[in-house]
Amino acid sequence: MDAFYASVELLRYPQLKGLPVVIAGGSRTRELIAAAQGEGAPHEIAVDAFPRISSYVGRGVITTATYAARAFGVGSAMGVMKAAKLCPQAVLLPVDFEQYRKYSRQFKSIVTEIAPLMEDRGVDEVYIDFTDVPGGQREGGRVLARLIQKTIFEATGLTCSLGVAPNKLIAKMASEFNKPNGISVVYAEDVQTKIWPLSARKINGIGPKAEAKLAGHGIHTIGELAAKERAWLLEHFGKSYGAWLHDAAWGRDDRPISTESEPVSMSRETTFERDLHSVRHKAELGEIFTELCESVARDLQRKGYVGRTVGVKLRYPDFKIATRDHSLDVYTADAAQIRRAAGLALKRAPLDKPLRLLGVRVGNLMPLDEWKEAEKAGWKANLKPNQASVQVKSMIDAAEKVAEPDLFSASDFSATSSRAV
DNA sequence: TCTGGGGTCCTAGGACCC
DNA sequence: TCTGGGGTCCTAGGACCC
Repeated sequence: MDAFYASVELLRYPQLKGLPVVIAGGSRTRELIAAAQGEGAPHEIAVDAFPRISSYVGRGVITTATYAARAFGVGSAMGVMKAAKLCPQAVLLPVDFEQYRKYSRQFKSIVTEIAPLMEDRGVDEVYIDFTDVPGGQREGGRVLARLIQKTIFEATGLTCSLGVAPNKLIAKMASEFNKPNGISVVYAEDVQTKIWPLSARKINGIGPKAEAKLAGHGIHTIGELAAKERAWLLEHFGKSYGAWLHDAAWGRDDRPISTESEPVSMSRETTFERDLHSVRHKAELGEIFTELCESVARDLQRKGYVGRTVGVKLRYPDFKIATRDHSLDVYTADAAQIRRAAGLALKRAPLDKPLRLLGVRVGNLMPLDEWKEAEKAGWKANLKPNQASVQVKSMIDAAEKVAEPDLFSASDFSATSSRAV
């Protein structure tokens, strides 16, 4: 009757336990560290070959930190510069996505061998349905959780924390009770004693904004949230989110484990080492812009997808974000086509301020083989009524494009026309 | 010394169609 | 001439998560 779920979190770099070590993300971080240390040393072993965090210069953020570093107040998503103030002696390591992907695959294949109904939640988290796994109900799921934990450790040397509960919402919270390398079981009847004292922020789906708004109403814990009338929550947080808040506070969640999912969009973005201006740094921006388009195109091709909505994302020094979309009448994974569409979108974005970040996204994805079928079946002839207007619009846009040259010089896209801007 | 990169989902207004 | 819904698509912004 009860469905059991578990949420697993890997603890990265367990071999560095005891040392204050910080893993920093950001595309430039790796290069900066490489520059500081000379030729690439095997960083998992030669920790001493890496710079102290205090020598860092740049715009990176902390991806994760060992518990020894966390003792200084350093934590995920914190700017590296801020972390350097809190713990200047910490060792700085670059992110290594190759390694993470490798361990992630290993960890997930171990899980699915034991419990096949698994939902992927990123590199280091999964939900697992214990319901139909033989022995999954023993000791409330603790026995199976122990088996998974032990098998992962023996195969990878990685520790993980698991929470077992009647649904995903509670399982996720339970997984944090005993970090690292812990197991906790929470039953439906434990919600009042174990869940209600927690901060509302602990609910997966309540972020900084919702937390602040709740606090404005004097609501800090999940118990205080549960004490609010459902109607009151609907009134103040909207029909959908208000109802969800009320259900979540009472530990109600009937979302099933989702084992399959198709990607919705793919994107690439980069934060510049220094802010760039669309006029003053036109050539540099144009190059980056084209590279981003090429990267997205490669990602799409590698994974076998095409998309028909191309978007750009701009972040300004004040951290405000602007996005502009441009939909095509065909699906594509072609770098040049993406670059042209992105150029059209970019033209409609405010470019009078310096930029901190530039991104390119392709959405409205479709698997490549489906698109090939659609094309064979005469996609263009079968345009739905509203798509005719899209086509007209892109024709107008194309006409405009001829009239005035693209920002960031679209023409420098092809390798053959390398004329100066 | 400010705050990465890659995602998902939701909302809301306007266009357009029936 | 004015009134009126419902439905879908597109775009832009924003919250949130790993």
